[in-house]
Amino acid sequence: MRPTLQDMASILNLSKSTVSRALAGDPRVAEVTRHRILTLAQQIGYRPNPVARGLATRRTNTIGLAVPCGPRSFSDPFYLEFLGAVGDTAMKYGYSLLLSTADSDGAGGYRSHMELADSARIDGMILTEPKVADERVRMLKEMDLPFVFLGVAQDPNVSWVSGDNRGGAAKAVTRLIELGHMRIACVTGPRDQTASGARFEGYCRALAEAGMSLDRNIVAAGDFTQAGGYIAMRSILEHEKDISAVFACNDVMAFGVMRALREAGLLIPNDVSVLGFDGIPLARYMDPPLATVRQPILELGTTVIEVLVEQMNGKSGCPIHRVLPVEFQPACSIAPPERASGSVSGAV
Amino acid sequence: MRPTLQDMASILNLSKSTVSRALAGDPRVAEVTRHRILTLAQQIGYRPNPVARGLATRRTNTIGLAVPCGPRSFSDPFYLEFLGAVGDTAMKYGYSLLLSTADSDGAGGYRSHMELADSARIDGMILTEPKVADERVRMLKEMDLPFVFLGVAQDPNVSWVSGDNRGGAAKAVTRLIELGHMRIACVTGPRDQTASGARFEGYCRALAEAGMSLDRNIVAAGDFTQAGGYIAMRSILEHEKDISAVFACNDVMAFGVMRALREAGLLIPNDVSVLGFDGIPLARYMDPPLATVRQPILELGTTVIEVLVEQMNGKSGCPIHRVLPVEFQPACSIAPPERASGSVSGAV
DNA sequence: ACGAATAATACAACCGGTTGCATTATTGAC
DNA sequence: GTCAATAATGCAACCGGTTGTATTATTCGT
Repeated sequence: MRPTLQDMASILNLSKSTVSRALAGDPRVAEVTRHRILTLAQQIGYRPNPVARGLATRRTNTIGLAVPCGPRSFSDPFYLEFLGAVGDTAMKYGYSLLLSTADSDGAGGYRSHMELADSARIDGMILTEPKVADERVRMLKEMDLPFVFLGVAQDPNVSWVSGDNRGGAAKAVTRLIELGHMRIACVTGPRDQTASGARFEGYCRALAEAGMSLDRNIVAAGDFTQAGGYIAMRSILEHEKDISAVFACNDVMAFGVMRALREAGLLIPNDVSVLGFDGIPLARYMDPPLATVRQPILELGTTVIEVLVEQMNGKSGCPIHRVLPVEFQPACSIAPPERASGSVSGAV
Repeated sequence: MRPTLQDMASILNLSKSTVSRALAGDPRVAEVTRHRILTLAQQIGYRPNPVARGLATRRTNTIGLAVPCGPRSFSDPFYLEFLGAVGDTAMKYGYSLLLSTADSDGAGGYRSHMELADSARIDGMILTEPKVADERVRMLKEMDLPFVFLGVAQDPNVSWVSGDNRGGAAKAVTRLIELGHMRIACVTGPRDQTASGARFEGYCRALAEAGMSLDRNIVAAGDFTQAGGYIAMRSILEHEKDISAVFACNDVMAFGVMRALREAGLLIPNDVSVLGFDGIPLARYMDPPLATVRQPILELGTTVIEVLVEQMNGKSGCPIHRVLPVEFQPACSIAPPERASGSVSGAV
């Protein structure tokens, strides 16, 4: 049986409260007493019971983390990196992570996330993939639980941390344009995610700044999965072969795009350049290595925790927004177009 | 303030215990009373406080999960899939997941894992990547906490769930041999992991059964990361160019191997065939798609939980071992060798 | 109609901590 | 030497549940 405060108190002929205070560093206990207590604690390996402490203090030192992975949803390695960073930083701040994976019921149901939030087991929560009108926001506010989104939340009263989606996309697409690409396709993320919109806007802005017009025929909606990128690319190729580059709004979709292009007999980057977004480590191991926009995944993870901690300790109820810079990461998947316009033989 | 048992009791002029028992389905409370209680609970949205319950029952309905990801270690998408499956199954059984990411101190320290295990916050623990003489086993046994490994643990008294590493590797390598490959290199995992040994043994067995001898010159130790696979492959290529196939002991190392081969100017599969292990979804998106041994990741996840639940409820203190079948997943990264022996021009 | 069996509920201790306040011991001032 | 201030510790309530046992109300047999 693991020793309790009471055990220590009995051994030392003290009261629970004194022992508790000694351990908590309360200046009211005499130095000599504290020393006896600490020595004994060390000796018998006393470790406070976090559950009991949680009940007494109503703080669990635990953070809820909602990650989009589950048997139904394809998993994006991005989130494993993120998870690692969050876990590490949380530990540094003395917090544990309680996980909520995606709902198995799918259907965009957030039941498991909300149950975790409302369970009185966590002090705060980290949410990912904010949606345009995210229903979770209302529910979380009602619960009066501090929370932070990874990704831009629409509601200005919500705290979030995000990479510079718009700016990063714009910069990278501009790079494609500078290389001479005139018709750049885009495979977007799911419409309801704010990140999709922002990256697409970056794409649009780059085109606009170059005086190019947006052509809806070479834009297709993906879903941030490999399979989605593959399908989206195929649908574009079906009726439109006159493109020289593709911007996929995340790396795993870019993998799908590359596969679709290969299957269509197109060479990367000779026939079509491909650009991703996220900068997951695997991007460098593609053939050819995928040019992408590197998000500072580690910093995103640490910042999310820092912001959340601030919110949890914070008297300041004011929301915090952090945009972290992203970086264009060039690689062999992009090159100048081989011909001025269109590269696919057989184009009209 | 969220309502408590006492609140409900006061409203209904009952005692805490009656309300508690009604909610727990104790047959001693009258049906009519139970109905009043359930109605009120529904109405005011009563939800029992898991922390208080945990203190009282000494069961937290939480499972600890140690996943190898963190800022120091490269992350294997395999574990994100696994995480999803585990999370989903855990939820079905009414358990939450408390995460322990890799230690940031590296050095193979398992401090954070052990702290979680010893924290009295979890009812059982899932550990990954068992090592040959895994120090965690001793510590966990001392703590008297049920636990299950993903992967074969050496100690026969420890429960584990694993894919058929040896059999799967043997079968797949045999397939390479049947295709006519005479010199098959192998990039192993870290020596201290049991999975590495088993997969390597499968490789050896396949060679032996075909009457081929093991050549240490074309075996290199990787570390289950892309970079490790890359480096290992390069070191093999340095002094040994007479190979026609490579078996990498997991998929992400295979990605590194493919990169190293490409950089050496070798075509896959024309010059060298590549075989992986794990069957992560990304394997199909490589160029060429990577042949691999598909582990039933979902089933591994669900089985791990099932076994752990059995251990936690279990009167039977006897360990449970489950080997799940794996499946060779052919793909274009393997093909018959173009020449009888060796494919690299310039070989002696 | 009475005692025993049974059904329904209440009481109180407990899980292992934290914390406001009371109590005791020590010290210093005058 | 007395009293107030101060230091050190103890008491007891509390967090929100669970659970063993006591208590009260009802039913039944005879």
